[in-house]
Amino acid sequence: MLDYDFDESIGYWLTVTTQRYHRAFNDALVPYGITFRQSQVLGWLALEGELSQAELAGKMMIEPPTLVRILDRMERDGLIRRRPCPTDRRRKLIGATAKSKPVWAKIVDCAKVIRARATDGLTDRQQATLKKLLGRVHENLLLQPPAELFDR
Amino acid sequence: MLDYDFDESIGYWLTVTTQRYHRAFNDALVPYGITFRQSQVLGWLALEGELSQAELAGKMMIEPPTLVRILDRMERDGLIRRRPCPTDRRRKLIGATAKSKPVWAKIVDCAKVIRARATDGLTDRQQATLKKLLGRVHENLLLQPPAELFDR
DNA sequence: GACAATTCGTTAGCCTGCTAACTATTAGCG
DNA sequence: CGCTAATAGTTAGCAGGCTAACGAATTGTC
Repeated sequence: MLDYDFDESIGYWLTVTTQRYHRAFNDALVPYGITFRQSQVLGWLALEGELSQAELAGKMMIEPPTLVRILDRMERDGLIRRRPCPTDRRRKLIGATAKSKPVWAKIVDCAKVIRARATDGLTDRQQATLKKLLGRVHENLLLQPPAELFDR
Repeated sequence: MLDYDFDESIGYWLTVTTQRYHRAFNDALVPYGITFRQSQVLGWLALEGELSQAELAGKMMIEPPTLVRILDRMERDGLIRRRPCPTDRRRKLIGATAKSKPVWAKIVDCAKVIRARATDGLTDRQQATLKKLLGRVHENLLLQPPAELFDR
């Protein structure tokens, strides 16, 4: 007896759906030499201007060491630059370069296509419901660190 | 002007929610020396008995080279064994070991806890809706390979 | 002012996602 | 029966998720 219908679980569907989304987006971006995650860096910089690495990692909800390597590759490819913060020598400020501007335009094009494919046949209401429910699951999992829970 | 509200997109919420789910699950499994993905291998073997690598990769919806390394680590840790298929020398059959049985019991415990946390405050109907919508997005992205779409 | 705590960014190492390419084997067709 | 196409599993290399640990710098407290 299995005890757990894991292949029908939310975790299973979250995993396979997100992987498929990333693959579709990355495939679409291949001609521009950029990845889904790099496009998100450019998105945040486009939205908010220069950000520190700590701020950017927070907005992308990834750990700082993960962002370091993403930024390393983007700096190598000339899409971003790092500059020291004039007021706090611990910090580095990340800015998009002129070279990244046409790339961002392509990213937006790809994003619109992938989004349209992903949501084909879903009403605006269903899309809003999906985002709301994902947000709820996300919020639930931010609470109650596992150590506290299992130490009961 | 930004042109695209990427931080409100489905892709964004899929990404951050799935990462959070994986982290919570992996955190819960740390004491048992296993990972979320390894637990899924054991789950499929528990559900269907021995499977070939190709079958297992298909069910987990990952590429075969990815599965190779997951299985390598599990074989190293004594949780699975590979044996040649008696009728087809290309194939290897993956079976769970006796050592994995108590581990599976712990995985089920953790899965129940994480699931309960993730869905806290959601009705059964909302959970069904979430899975259905994720399934629709997943199905949409399986259709129409990107190359065909962009070649229009 | 001294010192502890915290923050920032980094490096190392592990896990897991992919593509490309390869070898061994089986299936199918003429 | 011979040959081509397809399948199965592997290796290599890159991208990106994490934790742990570290050094440099700033903040906060006494």
